[in-house]
Amino acid sequence: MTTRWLSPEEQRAWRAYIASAALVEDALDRQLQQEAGMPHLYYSILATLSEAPERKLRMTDLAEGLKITRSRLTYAVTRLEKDGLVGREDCRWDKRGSIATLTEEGMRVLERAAPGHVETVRALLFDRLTPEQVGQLEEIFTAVVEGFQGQDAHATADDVPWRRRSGKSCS
Amino acid sequence: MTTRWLSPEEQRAWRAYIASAALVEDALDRQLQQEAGMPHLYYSILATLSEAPERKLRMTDLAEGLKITRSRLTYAVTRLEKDGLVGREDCRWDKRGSIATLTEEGMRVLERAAPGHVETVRALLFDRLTPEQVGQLEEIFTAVVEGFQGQDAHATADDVPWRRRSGKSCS
DNA sequence: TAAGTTTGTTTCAAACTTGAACCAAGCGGA
DNA sequence: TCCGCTTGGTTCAAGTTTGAAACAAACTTA
Repeated sequence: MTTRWLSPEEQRAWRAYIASAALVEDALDRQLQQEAGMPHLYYSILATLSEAPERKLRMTDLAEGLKITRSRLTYAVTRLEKDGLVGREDCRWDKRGSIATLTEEGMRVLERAAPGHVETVRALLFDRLTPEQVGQLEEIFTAVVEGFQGQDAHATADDVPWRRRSGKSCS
Repeated sequence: MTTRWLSPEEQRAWRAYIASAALVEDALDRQLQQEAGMPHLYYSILATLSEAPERKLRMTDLAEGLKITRSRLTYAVTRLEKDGLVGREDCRWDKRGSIATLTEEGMRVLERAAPGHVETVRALLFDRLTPEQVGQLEEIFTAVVEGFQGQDAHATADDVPWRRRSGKSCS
């Protein structure tokens, strides 16, 4: 079948999106590297743990929540463990399992970094959008994420209780 | 001043966006690695060159267009050069300058990879959006990109003629 | 219950990215 | 013209990511 090339509108949207994605991730990485000595992903690991029950999460759940590979997570957690920000425990029910936990120190680092991070997110994104656009953003990317849930039988958002909380949060 | 935390709506939008960004980039990288033996960025380098006048571009312009650092570009171009997909020329007007050019082979590789890439972009994104949402996407991220143009005095979209073309294109 | 399969995690080497340092080459003014 | 500053590009080491392979524990089923 002949290729369905992108229409001019689609192309403009795609390019704006790709450019933004690069710029935003870069800016976030730089800001967090400055203020917390870690890239965005590592901060997200801390933030995700901080919202989990008992601030603990199994490696696989953490990786799925963050949409990253297990091997990438292993590396990151190893580094964070060296820094004393997370710890590892064995899972009692499943001896294969490994559980990452946020340490007190990790929590402190997270809380110290959070305001600057949120400020940056606002400056880069939300300050430039109308309230309607915030809604549109959510709808668009929720649809995109859902698209992946058919493909591989990963957990759906509803299976992941710690991603449903509301109120103040570090990201 | 006290931190302006994200509202629940903003948080949902932000998380959906971050999750999507990770999923989409990953899927794109995997698809292109499979079909063209290179990650998405490298493909984008070829695509950008293919649209430039004479399929040539100065390193700095290329880096700015793709929103990446010069050093990252240097590394990527070196690899692509080894593969015979791009070449380097000296700039005649400015002896410091280096110009990347797309080789015939590079053009062939690009053309061979483009249909699959576009198909993937559709499958991941556009097939899941309404036409209105495509417009919203463009507006949102155009605003975000513009946000960066104040900060550092980079080229604006209008200064970059090869990003204004329309019609069929490889990304 | 042994064999074979799946699942959870780590490991390893190769590839890629980062940021600072470096080297020219242009540029502006005393 | 000489000096100091900026710009274009590369280099280097340290850090990160990737994907495949390795392991071990759980599950399945004959």
